[in-house]
Amino acid sequence: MKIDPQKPADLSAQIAQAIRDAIVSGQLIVDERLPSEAELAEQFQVSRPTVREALKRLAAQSLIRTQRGATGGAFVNRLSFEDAYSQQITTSTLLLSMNAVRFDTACEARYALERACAPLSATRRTADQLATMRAEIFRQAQPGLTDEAFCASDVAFHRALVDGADNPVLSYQLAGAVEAMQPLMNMITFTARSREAIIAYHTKIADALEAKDAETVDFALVELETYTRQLAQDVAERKRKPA
Amino acid sequence: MKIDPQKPADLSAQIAQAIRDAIVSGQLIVDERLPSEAELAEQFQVSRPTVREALKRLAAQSLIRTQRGATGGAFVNRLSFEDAYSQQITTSTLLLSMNAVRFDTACEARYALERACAPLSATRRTADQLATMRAEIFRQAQPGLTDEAFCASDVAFHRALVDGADNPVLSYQLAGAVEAMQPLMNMITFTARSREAIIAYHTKIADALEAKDAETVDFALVELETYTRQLAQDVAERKRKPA
DNA sequence: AGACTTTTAAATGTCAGACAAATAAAATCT
DNA sequence: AGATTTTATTTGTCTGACATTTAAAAGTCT
Repeated sequence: MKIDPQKPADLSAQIAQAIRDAIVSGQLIVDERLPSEAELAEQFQVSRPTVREALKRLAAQSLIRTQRGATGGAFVNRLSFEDAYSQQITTSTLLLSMNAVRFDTACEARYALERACAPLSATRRTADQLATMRAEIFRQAQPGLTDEAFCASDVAFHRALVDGADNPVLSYQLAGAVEAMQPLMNMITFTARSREAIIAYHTKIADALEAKDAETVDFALVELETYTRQLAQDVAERKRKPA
Repeated sequence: MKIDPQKPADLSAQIAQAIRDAIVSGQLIVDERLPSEAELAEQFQVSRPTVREALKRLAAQSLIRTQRGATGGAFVNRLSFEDAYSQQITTSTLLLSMNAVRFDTACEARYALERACAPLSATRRTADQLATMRAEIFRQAQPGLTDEAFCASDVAFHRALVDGADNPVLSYQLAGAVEAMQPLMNMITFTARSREAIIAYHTKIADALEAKDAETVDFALVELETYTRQLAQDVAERKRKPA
Protein backbone atom coordinates (compact mmCIF):
# COMPACT_ATOMS: atom_id res chain seq x y z
CA MET A 1 0.00 0.00 0.00
CA LYS A 2 3.00 2.25 0.30
CA ILE A 3 3.35 2.68 -3.45
CA ASP A 4 3.05 6.25 -4.60
CA PRO A 5 4.85 7.34 -7.78
CA GLN A 6 5.13 11.10 -7.88
CA LYS A 7 4.56 11.40 -11.57
CA PRO A 8 1.01 11.93 -12.74
CA ALA A 9 -1.84 13.31 -10.65
CA ASP A 10 -2.70 14.87 -7.32
CA LEU A 11 -0.95 13.30 -4.41
CA SER A 12 -4.07 13.40 -2.27
CA ALA A 13 -5.99 11.49 -4.93
CA GLN A 14 -3.24 8.89 -5.18
CA ILE A 15 -3.09 8.41 -1.45
CA ALA A 16 -6.85 8.12 -1.25
CA GLN A 17 -6.77 5.49 -3.97
CA ALA A 18 -4.03 3.53 -2.22
CA ILE A 19 -5.98 3.42 1.02
CA ARG A 20 -9.22 2.69 -0.81
CA ASP A 21 -7.58 -0.27 -2.53
CA ALA A 22 -6.32 -1.54 0.80
CA ILE A 23 -9.85 -1.42 2.18
CA VAL A 24 -11.55 -2.98 -0.81
CA SER A 25 -8.97 -5.76 -1.04
CA GLY A 26 -9.36 -6.54 2.61
CA GLN A 27 -5.89 -5.54 3.78
CA LEU A 28 -7.62 -3.11 6.12
CA ILE A 29 -10.55 -4.63 7.92
CA VAL A 30 -13.60 -3.08 9.49
CA ASP A 31 -13.00 -0.98 12.60
CA GLU A 32 -9.26 -1.14 12.12
CA ARG A 33 -7.51 2.08 12.95
CA LEU A 34 -5.42 3.75 10.29
CA PRO A 35 -2.09 5.27 11.28
CA SER A 36 -2.40 8.83 12.55
CA GLU A 37 -2.28 11.66 10.06
CA ALA A 38 1.28 12.48 11.07
CA GLU A 39 2.36 8.87 10.57
CA LEU A 40 0.66 8.65 7.19
CA ALA A 41 2.33 11.89 6.18
CA GLU A 42 5.69 10.39 7.04
CA GLN A 43 4.89 7.10 5.36
CA PHE A 44 3.84 8.71 2.09
CA GLN A 45 6.43 11.48 2.36
CA VAL A 46 3.88 14.26 2.10
CA SER A 47 2.56 16.94 4.41
CA ARG A 48 -0.33 16.53 6.80
CA PRO A 49 -2.79 18.72 4.86
CA THR A 50 -2.28 16.49 1.84
CA VAL A 51 -3.01 13.41 3.92
CA ARG A 52 -6.06 15.12 5.35
CA GLU A 53 -7.43 15.87 1.89
CA ALA A 54 -7.03 12.21 1.04
CA LEU A 55 -8.85 11.15 4.20
CA LYS A 56 -11.69 13.57 3.49
CA ARG A 57 -12.17 11.97 0.12
CA LEU A 58 -12.58 8.60 1.79
CA ALA A 59 -14.87 10.04 4.43
CA ALA A 60 -17.10 11.40 1.68
CA GLN A 61 -17.64 7.84 0.50
CA SER A 62 -18.26 6.63 4.06
CA LEU A 63 -15.22 4.38 3.77
CA ILE A 64 -13.72 5.76 6.96
CA ARG A 65 -14.94 7.65 9.99
CA THR A 66 -12.81 9.89 12.17
CA GLN A 67 -12.82 10.43 15.89
CA ARG A 68 -11.06 13.06 17.87
CA GLY A 69 -9.23 12.66 21.13
CA ALA A 70 -6.52 10.51 22.65
CA THR A 71 -7.72 7.19 21.26
CA GLY A 72 -9.08 8.84 18.15
CA GLY A 73 -8.05 8.55 14.57
CA ALA A 74 -9.45 7.31 11.30
CA PHE A 75 -11.19 3.95 11.35
CA VAL A 76 -12.34 1.75 8.52
CA ASN A 77 -16.09 2.15 8.49
CA ARG A 78 -18.55 -0.70 8.19
CA LEU A 79 -20.56 0.57 5.25
CA SER A 80 -24.18 0.44 6.33
CA PHE A 81 -27.06 -0.14 3.96
CA GLU A 82 -28.36 3.23 5.08
CA ASP A 83 -25.18 5.04 4.04
CA ALA A 84 -25.21 3.20 0.75
CA TYR A 85 -28.87 4.16 0.17
CA SER A 86 -28.31 7.85 0.54
CA GLN A 87 -25.22 7.85 -1.63
CA GLN A 88 -27.04 5.96 -4.32
CA ILE A 89 -30.00 8.29 -4.23
CA THR A 90 -27.77 11.33 -4.61
CA THR A 91 -25.90 9.73 -7.49
CA SER A 92 -29.02 8.51 -9.26
CA THR A 93 -30.79 11.82 -8.89
CA LEU A 94 -27.88 13.73 -10.37
CA LEU A 95 -27.42 11.18 -13.10
CA LEU A 96 -31.02 11.58 -14.18
CA SER A 97 -31.15 15.34 -13.95
CA MET A 98 -27.76 16.08 -15.48
CA ASN A 99 -27.93 13.69 -18.37
CA ALA A 100 -31.41 14.63 -19.42
CA VAL A 101 -32.58 11.06 -19.31
CA ARG A 102 -35.93 10.75 -21.01
CA PHE A 103 -38.85 10.19 -18.74
CA ASP A 104 -39.71 7.03 -20.63
CA THR A 105 -36.25 5.58 -20.09
CA ALA A 106 -36.27 6.19 -16.37
CA CYS A 107 -39.82 4.97 -16.08
CA GLU A 108 -39.08 1.79 -17.97
CA ALA A 109 -36.09 1.05 -15.76
CA ARG A 110 -37.99 1.71 -12.61
CA TYR A 111 -40.89 -0.55 -13.42
CA ALA A 112 -38.68 -3.30 -14.82
CA LEU A 113 -36.82 -3.40 -11.53
CA GLU A 114 -39.94 -3.16 -9.48
CA ARG A 115 -41.53 -6.02 -11.34
CA ALA A 116 -38.43 -8.05 -10.52
CA CYS A 117 -39.24 -7.59 -6.83
CA ALA A 118 -42.94 -8.23 -7.10
CA PRO A 119 -42.93 -12.06 -7.11
CA LEU A 120 -40.68 -12.16 -4.07
CA SER A 121 -42.74 -9.53 -2.35
CA ALA A 122 -45.92 -11.48 -3.01
CA THR A 123 -44.43 -14.40 -1.09
CA ARG A 124 -42.71 -12.60 1.74
CA ARG A 125 -44.41 -9.28 2.43
CA THR A 126 -45.13 -8.82 6.13
CA ALA A 127 -48.38 -7.55 7.60
CA ASP A 128 -46.48 -4.45 8.61
CA GLN A 129 -45.43 -3.64 5.06
CA LEU A 130 -48.96 -4.25 3.88
CA ALA A 131 -50.22 -1.84 6.52
CA THR A 132 -47.75 0.79 5.35
CA MET A 133 -49.06 0.47 1.81
CA ARG A 134 -52.65 0.80 2.95
CA ALA A 135 -51.78 3.87 5.00
CA GLU A 136 -50.09 5.52 2.02
CA ILE A 137 -53.08 4.77 -0.18
CA PHE A 138 -55.27 6.41 2.43
CA ARG A 139 -53.01 9.44 2.50
CA GLN A 140 -53.08 9.70 -1.28
CA ALA A 141 -56.86 9.93 -1.17
CA GLN A 142 -56.86 13.00 1.07
CA PRO A 143 -58.19 16.07 -0.70
CA GLY A 144 -55.98 19.13 -0.59
CA LEU A 145 -52.79 17.07 -0.80
CA THR A 146 -50.12 18.92 -2.76
CA ASP A 147 -48.64 17.27 -5.83
CA GLU A 148 -45.32 16.95 -4.06
CA ALA A 149 -46.82 15.27 -1.04
CA PHE A 150 -48.69 12.93 -3.36
CA CYS A 151 -45.42 11.97 -5.05
CA ALA A 152 -43.68 11.46 -1.72
CA SER A 153 -46.43 9.15 -0.64
CA ASP A 154 -46.16 7.33 -3.95
CA VAL A 155 -42.46 6.75 -3.30
CA ALA A 156 -43.22 5.46 0.21
CA PHE A 157 -45.80 3.07 -1.22
CA HIS A 158 -43.42 1.62 -3.76
CA ARG A 159 -40.65 1.52 -1.21
CA ALA A 160 -42.79 -0.71 0.96
CA LEU A 161 -43.43 -2.96 -2.03
CA VAL A 162 -39.71 -3.30 -2.69
CA ASP A 163 -38.87 -3.90 0.97
CA GLY A 164 -41.47 -6.64 0.95
CA ALA A 165 -39.05 -8.75 -1.09
CA ASP A 166 -37.05 -9.03 2.12
CA ASN A 167 -33.77 -8.80 0.28
CA PRO A 168 -31.57 -5.91 1.44
CA VAL A 169 -29.49 -6.05 -1.72
CA LEU A 170 -32.58 -5.56 -3.84
CA SER A 171 -33.83 -2.78 -1.58
CA TYR A 172 -30.51 -1.04 -1.86
CA GLN A 173 -30.39 -1.33 -5.63
CA LEU A 174 -33.91 -0.06 -6.06
CA ALA A 175 -33.79 2.80 -3.62
CA GLY A 176 -31.97 4.81 -6.23
CA ALA A 177 -34.24 3.92 -9.09
CA VAL A 178 -37.44 4.71 -7.23
CA GLU A 179 -36.40 7.79 -5.30
CA ALA A 180 -34.43 9.35 -8.11
CA MET A 181 -37.60 9.35 -10.19
CA GLN A 182 -39.34 11.64 -7.74
CA PRO A 183 -38.07 14.93 -9.16
CA LEU A 184 -39.19 13.82 -12.60
CA MET A 185 -42.59 12.78 -11.27
CA ASN A 186 -42.93 16.11 -9.52
CA MET A 187 -43.11 17.77 -12.92
CA ILE A 188 -46.44 16.11 -13.51
CA THR A 189 -49.59 17.84 -12.35
CA PHE A 190 -51.99 15.29 -10.95
CA THR A 191 -55.62 16.01 -11.55
CA ALA A 192 -58.23 14.60 -9.22
CA ARG A 193 -59.10 12.04 -11.86
CA SER A 194 -55.55 10.86 -12.41
CA ARG A 195 -54.99 10.54 -8.69
CA GLU A 196 -58.08 8.42 -8.48
CA ALA A 197 -56.76 6.15 -11.20
CA ILE A 198 -53.37 5.76 -9.54
CA ILE A 199 -54.98 5.00 -6.20
CA ALA A 200 -57.06 2.33 -7.89
CA TYR A 201 -53.89 0.68 -9.23
CA HIS A 202 -52.25 0.92 -5.84
CA THR A 203 -55.25 -0.71 -4.24
CA LYS A 204 -55.17 -3.47 -6.80
CA ILE A 205 -51.49 -4.06 -6.05
CA ALA A 206 -52.02 -4.10 -2.30
CA ASP A 207 -54.96 -6.48 -2.62
CA ALA A 208 -52.98 -8.84 -4.80
CA LEU A 209 -50.02 -8.75 -2.44
CA GLU A 210 -52.32 -9.53 0.45
CA ALA A 211 -53.63 -12.50 -1.52
CA LYS A 212 -50.04 -13.45 -2.44
CA ASP A 213 -51.08 -13.31 -6.07
CA ALA A 214 -47.87 -12.48 -7.90
CA GLU A 215 -49.40 -12.55 -11.35
CA THR A 216 -51.99 -9.89 -10.59
CA VAL A 217 -49.34 -7.70 -8.97
CA ASP A 218 -47.26 -7.92 -12.10
CA PHE A 219 -50.23 -7.11 -14.30
CA ALA A 220 -51.19 -4.11 -12.17
CA LEU A 221 -47.63 -2.80 -12.30
CA VAL A 222 -47.65 -2.99 -16.07
CA GLU A 223 -50.92 -1.09 -16.16
CA LEU A 224 -49.59 1.51 -13.75
CA GLU A 225 -46.47 1.95 -15.87
CA THR A 226 -48.52 2.43 -19.00
CA TYR A 227 -50.77 4.92 -17.27
CA THR A 228 -47.86 6.88 -15.81
CA ARG A 229 -46.15 7.14 -19.17
CA GLN A 230 -49.38 8.30 -20.74
CA LEU A 231 -49.75 11.00 -18.11
CA ALA A 232 -46.23 12.25 -18.74
CA GLN A 233 -46.85 12.29 -22.47
CA ASP A 234 -50.00 14.36 -22.03
CA VAL A 235 -48.12 16.86 -19.92
CA ALA A 236 -45.41 17.10 -22.57
CA GLU A 237 -47.95 17.66 -25.32
CA ARG A 238 -49.87 20.26 -23.36
CA LYS A 239 -46.61 22.12 -22.86
CA ARG A 240 -45.97 22.15 -26.56
CA LYS A 241 -49.40 23.63 -27.33
CA PRO A 242 -50.29 25.64 -24.26
CA ALA A 243 -53.48 27.15 -25.63
CA MET B 1 -26.12 28.53 0.23
CA LYS B 2 -24.17 30.81 2.54
CA ILE B 3 -25.72 29.37 5.68
CA ASP B 4 -23.23 27.77 7.98
CA PRO B 5 -24.01 27.64 11.70
CA GLN B 6 -20.84 26.99 13.67
CA LYS B 7 -22.41 24.75 16.21
CA PRO B 8 -22.32 21.02 15.52
CA ALA B 9 -19.92 19.23 13.17
CA ASP B 10 -16.85 19.70 11.04
CA LEU B 11 -16.84 22.89 9.06
CA SER B 12 -15.51 21.15 5.97
CA ALA B 13 -18.38 18.66 6.06
CA GLN B 14 -20.90 21.48 6.45
CA ILE B 15 -19.44 23.43 3.58
CA ALA B 16 -19.39 20.34 1.39
CA GLN B 17 -23.03 19.70 2.22
CA ALA B 18 -23.99 23.29 1.43
CA ILE B 19 -22.36 23.13 -1.98
CA ARG B 20 -23.73 19.65 -2.61
CA ASP B 21 -27.24 20.90 -1.88
CA ALA B 22 -26.72 23.79 -4.26
CA ILE B 23 -25.74 21.35 -7.00
CA VAL B 24 -28.50 18.84 -6.39
CA SER B 25 -31.14 21.55 -6.19
CA GLY B 26 -29.94 23.07 -9.42
CA GLN B 27 -28.69 26.38 -8.07
CA LEU B 28 -25.34 25.46 -9.54
CA ILE B 29 -25.56 24.09 -13.02
CA VAL B 30 -23.27 21.85 -15.00
CA ASP B 31 -19.92 23.37 -16.00
CA GLU B 32 -20.53 26.40 -13.85
CA ARG B 33 -17.43 27.59 -12.10
CA LEU B 34 -17.44 27.82 -8.31
CA PRO B 35 -15.80 30.82 -6.68
CA SER B 36 -12.07 30.39 -6.14
CA GLU B 37 -10.90 28.74 -2.97
CA ALA B 38 -9.86 32.07 -1.54
CA GLU B 39 -13.28 33.56 -2.25
CA LEU B 40 -15.08 30.58 -0.76
CA ALA B 41 -12.88 30.85 2.31
CA GLU B 42 -13.90 34.46 2.71
CA GLN B 43 -17.54 33.72 2.01
CA PHE B 44 -17.76 30.97 4.61
CA GLN B 45 -15.37 32.72 6.99
CA VAL B 46 -12.96 29.81 7.18
CA SER B 47 -9.41 29.18 6.05
CA ARG B 48 -8.42 27.89 2.67
CA PRO B 49 -7.37 24.39 3.83
CA THR B 50 -10.84 23.92 5.28
CA VAL B 51 -12.42 24.90 1.98
CA ARG B 52 -10.08 22.55 0.19
CA GLU B 53 -11.09 19.61 2.36
CA ALA B 54 -14.69 20.36 1.52
CA LEU B 55 -13.93 20.46 -2.20
CA LYS B 56 -12.03 17.19 -2.00
CA ARG B 57 -15.11 15.55 -0.52
CA LEU B 58 -17.13 16.69 -3.50
CA ALA B 59 -14.41 15.64 -5.93
CA ALA B 60 -14.51 12.14 -4.41
CA GLN B 61 -18.15 11.91 -5.48
CA SER B 62 -17.36 13.28 -8.92
CA LEU B 63 -19.61 16.25 -8.23
CA ILE B 64 -16.89 18.71 -9.17
CA ARG B 65 -13.67 18.67 -11.13
CA THR B 66 -10.76 21.04 -10.62
CA GLN B 67 -8.42 22.65 -13.05
CA ARG B 68 -5.27 24.58 -12.39
CA GLY B 69 -4.13 27.75 -14.01
CA ALA B 70 -5.39 31.22 -14.71
CA THR B 71 -8.87 30.26 -15.87
CA GLY B 72 -8.92 27.25 -13.59
CA GLY B 73 -11.01 26.53 -10.57
CA ALA B 74 -13.64 24.07 -9.46
CA PHE B 75 -16.42 23.29 -11.92
CA VAL B 76 -19.66 21.48 -11.44
CA ASN B 77 -19.13 18.16 -13.12
CA ARG B 78 -21.57 16.46 -15.44
CA LEU B 79 -21.84 13.11 -13.71
CA SER B 80 -21.17 10.54 -16.41
CA PHE B 81 -22.69 7.09 -16.41
CA GLU B 82 -19.16 5.77 -16.32
CA ASP B 83 -18.32 7.64 -13.12
CA ALA B 84 -21.55 6.47 -11.60
CA TYR B 85 -20.79 2.86 -12.57
CA SER B 86 -17.46 2.75 -10.84
CA GLN B 87 -18.78 4.41 -7.72
CA GLN B 88 -21.63 1.96 -7.57
CA ILE B 89 -19.37 -1.02 -8.04
CA THR B 90 -17.10 0.09 -5.20
CA THR B 91 -20.06 0.69 -2.92
CA SER B 92 -21.79 -2.57 -3.80
CA THR B 93 -18.64 -4.61 -3.41
CA LEU B 94 -17.95 -3.20 0.02
CA LEU B 95 -21.55 -3.57 1.06
CA LEU B 96 -21.51 -7.24 0.19
CA SER B 97 -18.14 -8.02 1.72
CA MET B 98 -18.54 -5.99 4.90
CA ASN B 99 -22.04 -6.97 5.80
CA ALA B 100 -21.54 -10.66 5.22
CA VAL B 101 -24.49 -10.87 2.90
CA ARG B 102 -25.38 -14.48 2.28
CA PHE B 103 -24.51 -15.80 -1.13
CA ASP B 104 -28.13 -16.75 -1.70
CA THR B 105 -29.33 -13.23 -1.00
CA ALA B 106 -26.90 -11.64 -3.42
CA CYS B 107 -27.56 -14.30 -6.02
CA GLU B 108 -31.31 -13.88 -5.75
CA ALA B 109 -31.00 -10.12 -6.17
CA ARG B 110 -28.71 -10.44 -9.13
CA TYR B 111 -30.89 -12.82 -11.07
CA ALA B 112 -34.10 -11.02 -10.19
CA LEU B 113 -32.64 -7.86 -11.69
CA GLU B 114 -31.18 -9.63 -14.66
CA ARG B 115 -34.49 -11.27 -15.45
CA ALA B 116 -36.01 -7.80 -15.41
CA CYS B 117 -33.70 -6.87 -18.29
CA ALA B 118 -34.14 -10.04 -20.27
CA PRO B 119 -37.44 -9.24 -22.04
CA LEU B 120 -36.13 -5.85 -23.13
CA SER B 121 -32.85 -7.37 -24.22
CA ALA B 122 -34.64 -10.00 -26.27
CA THR B 123 -36.29 -7.23 -28.26
CA ARG B 124 -33.43 -4.79 -28.58
CA ARG B 125 -30.09 -6.62 -28.40
CA THR B 126 -27.77 -5.60 -31.22
CA ALA B 127 -25.73 -7.97 -33.35
CA ASP B 128 -22.68 -6.53 -31.66
CA GLN B 129 -23.85 -7.46 -28.20
CA LEU B 130 -24.74 -10.92 -29.40
CA ALA B 131 -21.25 -11.28 -30.84
CA THR B 132 -19.75 -10.26 -27.49
CA MET B 133 -21.75 -12.95 -25.76
CA ARG B 134 -20.64 -15.59 -28.25
CA ALA B 135 -17.03 -14.52 -27.85
CA GLU B 136 -17.23 -14.80 -24.08
CA ILE B 137 -18.79 -18.23 -24.34
CA PHE B 138 -15.91 -19.25 -26.59
CA ARG B 139 -13.41 -17.91 -24.08
CA GLN B 140 -15.11 -19.78 -21.25
CA ALA B 141 -14.61 -23.04 -23.12
CA GLN B 142 -10.84 -22.63 -23.31
CA PRO B 143 -9.01 -25.24 -21.26
CA GLY B 144 -6.47 -23.92 -18.79
CA LEU B 145 -8.56 -20.88 -17.99
CA THR B 146 -8.17 -19.87 -14.34
CA ASP B 147 -11.24 -19.67 -12.16
CA GLU B 148 -10.83 -15.92 -11.91
CA ALA B 149 -10.63 -15.47 -15.64
CA PHE B 150 -13.70 -17.67 -16.00
CA CYS B 151 -15.59 -15.44 -13.56
CA ALA B 152 -14.46 -12.29 -15.32
CA SER B 153 -15.72 -13.66 -18.60
CA ASP B 154 -18.98 -14.60 -16.90
CA VAL B 155 -19.39 -11.00 -15.79
CA ALA B 156 -18.66 -9.74 -19.29
CA PHE B 157 -21.27 -12.12 -20.69
CA HIS B 158 -23.96 -10.95 -18.32
CA ARG B 159 -22.93 -7.37 -18.80
CA ALA B 160 -23.61 -7.72 -22.51
CA LEU B 161 -27.01 -9.19 -21.72
CA VAL B 162 -27.88 -6.24 -19.52
CA ASP B 163 -26.60 -3.70 -22.01
CA GLY B 164 -28.80 -5.35 -24.60
CA ALA B 165 -31.80 -3.78 -22.89
CA ASP B 166 -30.53 -0.49 -24.32
CA ASN B 167 -31.50 1.42 -21.23
CA PRO B 168 -28.58 3.23 -19.61
CA VAL B 169 -30.44 3.58 -16.33
CA LEU B 170 -30.89 -0.17 -16.13
CA SER B 171 -27.28 -0.78 -17.08
CA TYR B 172 -26.15 1.58 -14.39
CA GLN B 173 -28.33 0.00 -11.74
CA LEU B 174 -27.22 -3.51 -12.61
CA ALA B 175 -23.53 -2.86 -12.99
CA GLY B 176 -23.24 -2.93 -9.23
CA ALA B 177 -25.31 -6.04 -8.73
CA VAL B 178 -23.47 -8.08 -11.32
CA GLU B 179 -19.92 -6.93 -10.75
CA ALA B 180 -20.12 -6.88 -6.99
CA MET B 181 -20.97 -10.57 -7.09
CA GLN B 182 -17.65 -11.39 -8.68
CA PRO B 183 -15.61 -11.66 -5.48
CA LEU B 184 -18.25 -14.00 -4.08
CA MET B 185 -18.24 -16.06 -7.26
CA ASN B 186 -14.47 -16.27 -7.13
CA MET B 187 -14.77 -18.35 -3.99
CA ILE B 188 -16.27 -21.14 -6.04
CA THR B 189 -13.99 -23.66 -7.66
CA PHE B 190 -15.30 -24.53 -11.09
CA THR B 191 -14.76 -28.08 -12.17
CA ALA B 192 -14.59 -28.95 -15.84
CA ARG B 193 -18.08 -30.40 -15.56
CA SER B 194 -19.61 -27.36 -13.90
CA ARG B 195 -18.03 -25.09 -16.48
CA GLU B 196 -19.54 -27.19 -19.18
CA ALA B 197 -22.96 -26.87 -17.58
CA ILE B 198 -22.68 -23.08 -17.25
CA ILE B 199 -21.53 -22.74 -20.83
CA ALA B 200 -24.56 -24.76 -21.91
CA TYR B 201 -26.86 -22.31 -20.11
CA HIS B 202 -25.03 -19.37 -21.63
CA THR B 203 -25.41 -20.85 -25.06
CA LYS B 204 -29.10 -21.41 -24.46
CA ILE B 205 -29.46 -17.77 -23.41
CA ALA B 206 -27.55 -16.47 -26.41
CA ASP B 207 -29.55 -18.64 -28.78
CA ALA B 208 -32.83 -17.47 -27.31
CA LEU B 209 -31.74 -13.84 -27.48
CA GLU B 210 -30.80 -14.30 -31.11
CA ALA B 211 -34.26 -15.74 -31.73
CA LYS B 212 -35.79 -12.88 -29.68
CA ASP B 213 -37.45 -15.49 -27.54
CA ALA B 214 -37.88 -13.75 -24.17
CA GLU B 215 -39.59 -16.68 -22.50
CA THR B 216 -36.74 -19.09 -23.10
CA VAL B 217 -34.20 -16.52 -21.91
CA ASP B 218 -36.12 -16.15 -18.68
CA PHE B 219 -36.34 -19.89 -18.23
CA ALA B 220 -32.62 -20.36 -18.84
CA LEU B 221 -31.79 -17.63 -16.36
CA VAL B 222 -33.87 -19.36 -13.70
CA GLU B 223 -32.08 -22.61 -14.42
CA LEU B 224 -28.71 -20.89 -14.25
CA GLU B 225 -29.61 -19.29 -10.95
CA THR B 226 -30.66 -22.62 -9.51
CA TYR B 227 -27.49 -24.25 -10.72
CA THR B 228 -25.26 -21.48 -9.39
CA ARG B 229 -26.85 -21.63 -5.97
CA GLN B 230 -26.46 -25.39 -5.92
CA LEU B 231 -22.76 -25.03 -6.76
CA ALA B 232 -22.25 -22.57 -3.93
CA GLN B 233 -24.09 -24.85 -1.54
CA ASP B 234 -21.87 -27.77 -2.48
CA VAL B 235 -18.77 -25.68 -1.86
CA ALA B 236 -20.10 -24.65 1.54
CA GLU B 237 -20.84 -28.24 2.50
CA ARG B 238 -17.48 -29.50 1.36
CA LYS B 239 -15.87 -26.85 3.54
CA ARG B 240 -17.81 -28.04 6.55
CA LYS B 241 -16.71 -31.65 6.07
CA PRO B 242 -13.31 -31.43 4.39
CA ALA B 243 -12.52 -35.15 4.51
C1' DA C 1 -7.83 0.96 49.58
C1' DG C 2 -11.20 3.13 46.85
C1' DA C 3 -13.49 6.89 44.64
C1' DC C 4 -13.12 11.28 42.83
C1' DT C 5 -10.58 15.12 40.63
C1' DT C 6 -6.84 16.99 38.03
C1' DT C 7 -3.30 16.66 34.80
C1' DT C 8 -1.35 15.16 30.69
C1' DA C 9 -0.73 13.32 26.23
C1' DA C 10 -2.33 12.17 21.73
C1' DA C 11 -5.17 12.86 18.12
C1' DT C 12 -8.08 15.47 14.88
C1' DG C 13 -9.79 20.23 13.48
C1' DT C 14 -8.47 24.73 12.13
C1' DC C 15 -5.70 28.61 10.92
C1' DA C 16 -1.99 31.65 8.72
C1' DG C 17 1.34 32.43 5.43
C1' DA C 18 4.25 30.96 1.98
C1' DC C 19 6.00 28.89 -2.37
C1' DA C 20 5.55 25.82 -6.59
C1' DA C 21 3.35 24.68 -10.82
C1' DA C 22 0.15 25.22 -14.38
C1' DT C 23 -2.29 27.95 -17.53
C1' DA C 24 -4.23 31.52 -20.31
C1' DA C 25 -4.39 36.24 -21.32
C1' DA C 26 -1.78 40.42 -21.94
C1' DA C 27 2.30 42.68 -23.27
C1' DT C 28 6.30 42.80 -25.93
C1' DC C 29 9.43 42.01 -29.55
C1' DT C 30 10.85 40.64 -34.25
C1' DA D 1 1.11 39.98 -38.19
C1' DG D 2 3.14 36.41 -35.82
C1' DA D 3 5.96 34.58 -32.35
C1' DT D 4 7.77 35.15 -27.83
C1' DT D 5 7.90 36.75 -23.18
C1' DT D 6 5.75 38.46 -19.24
C1' DT D 7 2.22 38.55 -15.94
C1' DA D 8 -1.67 37.41 -13.22
C1' DT D 9 -4.62 34.00 -11.39
C1' DT D 10 -5.65 29.67 -9.44
C1' DT D 11 -4.91 25.17 -7.67
C1' DG D 12 -1.44 22.02 -5.30
C1' DT D 13 1.64 21.56 -1.54
C1' DC D 14 4.44 22.61 2.56
C1' DT D 15 5.65 24.36 7.25
C1' DG D 16 4.41 25.49 11.67
C1' DA D 17 1.33 26.67 14.97
C1' DC D 18 -2.79 26.65 18.01
C1' DA D 19 -7.53 24.91 19.48
C1' DT D 20 -10.45 21.17 20.84
C1' DT D 21 -11.63 16.72 22.18
C1' DT D 22 -10.96 12.61 24.56
C1' DA D 23 -9.22 8.96 27.36
C1' DA D 24 -5.80 7.40 30.22
C1' DA D 25 -2.47 8.47 33.88
C1' DA D 26 -1.41 10.83 38.02
C1' DG D 27 -2.72 12.76 42.05
C1' DT D 28 -5.77 13.77 46.04
C1' DC D 29 -9.08 13.12 49.46
C1' DT D 30 -12.04 10.27 52.38
